[in-house]
Amino acid sequence: MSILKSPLTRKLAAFVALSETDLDILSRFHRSKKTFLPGHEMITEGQAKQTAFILAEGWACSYKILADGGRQIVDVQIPGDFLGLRSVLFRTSDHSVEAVTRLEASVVLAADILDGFGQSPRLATAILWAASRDEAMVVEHLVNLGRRNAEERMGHFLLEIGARLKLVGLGDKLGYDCPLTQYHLADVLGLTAVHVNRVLRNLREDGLVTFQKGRVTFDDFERLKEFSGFDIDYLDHDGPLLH
Amino acid sequence: MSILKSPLTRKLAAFVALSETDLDILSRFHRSKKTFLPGHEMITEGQAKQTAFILAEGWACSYKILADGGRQIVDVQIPGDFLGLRSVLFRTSDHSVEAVTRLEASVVLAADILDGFGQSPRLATAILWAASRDEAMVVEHLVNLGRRNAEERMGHFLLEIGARLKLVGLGDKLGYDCPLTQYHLADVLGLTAVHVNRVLRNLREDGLVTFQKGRVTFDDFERLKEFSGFDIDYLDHDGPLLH
DNA sequence: CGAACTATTGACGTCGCTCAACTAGTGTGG
DNA sequence: CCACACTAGTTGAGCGACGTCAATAGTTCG
Repeated sequence: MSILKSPLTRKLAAFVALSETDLDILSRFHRSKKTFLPGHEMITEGQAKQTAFILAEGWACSYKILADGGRQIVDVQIPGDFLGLRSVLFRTSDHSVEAVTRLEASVVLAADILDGFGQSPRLATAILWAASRDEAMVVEHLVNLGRRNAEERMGHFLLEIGARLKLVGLGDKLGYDCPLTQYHLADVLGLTAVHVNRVLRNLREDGLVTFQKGRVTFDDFERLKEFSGFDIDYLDHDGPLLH
Repeated sequence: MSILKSPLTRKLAAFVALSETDLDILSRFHRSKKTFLPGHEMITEGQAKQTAFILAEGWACSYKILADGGRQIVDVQIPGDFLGLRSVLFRTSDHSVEAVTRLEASVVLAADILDGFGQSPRLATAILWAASRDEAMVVEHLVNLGRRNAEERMGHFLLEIGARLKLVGLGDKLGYDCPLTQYHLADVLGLTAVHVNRVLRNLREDGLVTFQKGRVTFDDFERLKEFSGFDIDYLDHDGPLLH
């Protein structure tokens, strides 16, 4: 895949105009590519000396495990997303990351990123923007869990993933392919898998959205947005520090 | 108050050894002091050109308002905490901030922070550490909402605030003064105020913790920690980038 | 073809919400 | 100085959203 068409480039380019030089520096981030199998734990909570990755293909998720064995997924990562960016920059990883599907990811060295920052402020801007967007998403998930009911949460989550996929050229307003199981959805939304199943049925029967056989189809995009209180602003605010 | 004893200095000094020069730069952050009254909205969601503050005295909270009028508090700020740090660095504020008590805060200019970064990497380290800790707390709140019941959430939250207050020299293992109302607690924990009341009664009657008349008292600190699944690690990991 | 995973559905229990009433403290103005 | 309003806290009765337990299929993969 050409660097021009890589998911990360697409995503960053959507918000900051990148020069040839920027693209060049960006391409140097991709030291080596690694493949992981579904279920593999790529980053472990509390462990130092972590690697960071850029997800090229496939899905992953970040989560924390509780004492009672329960799991809360903090965020889901799709192609173009960083994995463990903060854990490398800040030398601390406060959660684990696991491959959802078979996936390909580029290994990224902290030094390369920091060097890149020095060489291109514009690129640094773009990457900080990505990091800040990730944080805004976590905040939005928090609101989701605290103040929305199961149906609204599900609708909101499916819309968010849809919007993010569209940014990197996967999926559109009609829908997208989604490898998450109902167990994943349960751990994202703070529900049980059984209830997730019922929620999906309700949304389908209400003509809002259908999630079946690994495919999410928006039956009524506008009404679903309205129903879920989904406001795309937190995903596509302007780039940071751009004067 | 001398810079040596300011809450922010205490907090940062607990994790990174700061030199005389660092303290000097730090003191220059405090351009002017402002006073806010309880309930005043200091930072507004979605608004550009925001100021950042360092909280010197009093409490604040960051929150998002939903379409139906509901509110979710994302985090509570105590003396020594930054307010709107991200919104200045990234030029975007994804939530609002409100004064809980009458409070005093120093105005901070983005330029001063960035200059400080250039002058002292050690100080930059300390501040990035603080920002990363804030993010770890938001993740922990997310887990709290998604996977713990009302009693556990309350216990966890009261313990977290206790640990943070101890860092800046307010409160100890026995307890602390807390100006939050049961309505605040409800908006933090994703509950209703009525249920918060019952939860506090349960915790009190179980001999775990008492919250009455603006005072939190740990009746059985160890058992409360065990009960709430509270793990202090996410609050006091090592400083970032310190080689 | 069996094992393991995922999806589906029903019966029933419970945690936390809603509605409502009441108390106590605090401040404000006639 | 009292009347009134307003806020914070407390408690009960009833209900609904979501969880638990259990049974059944369909799918995938070795």
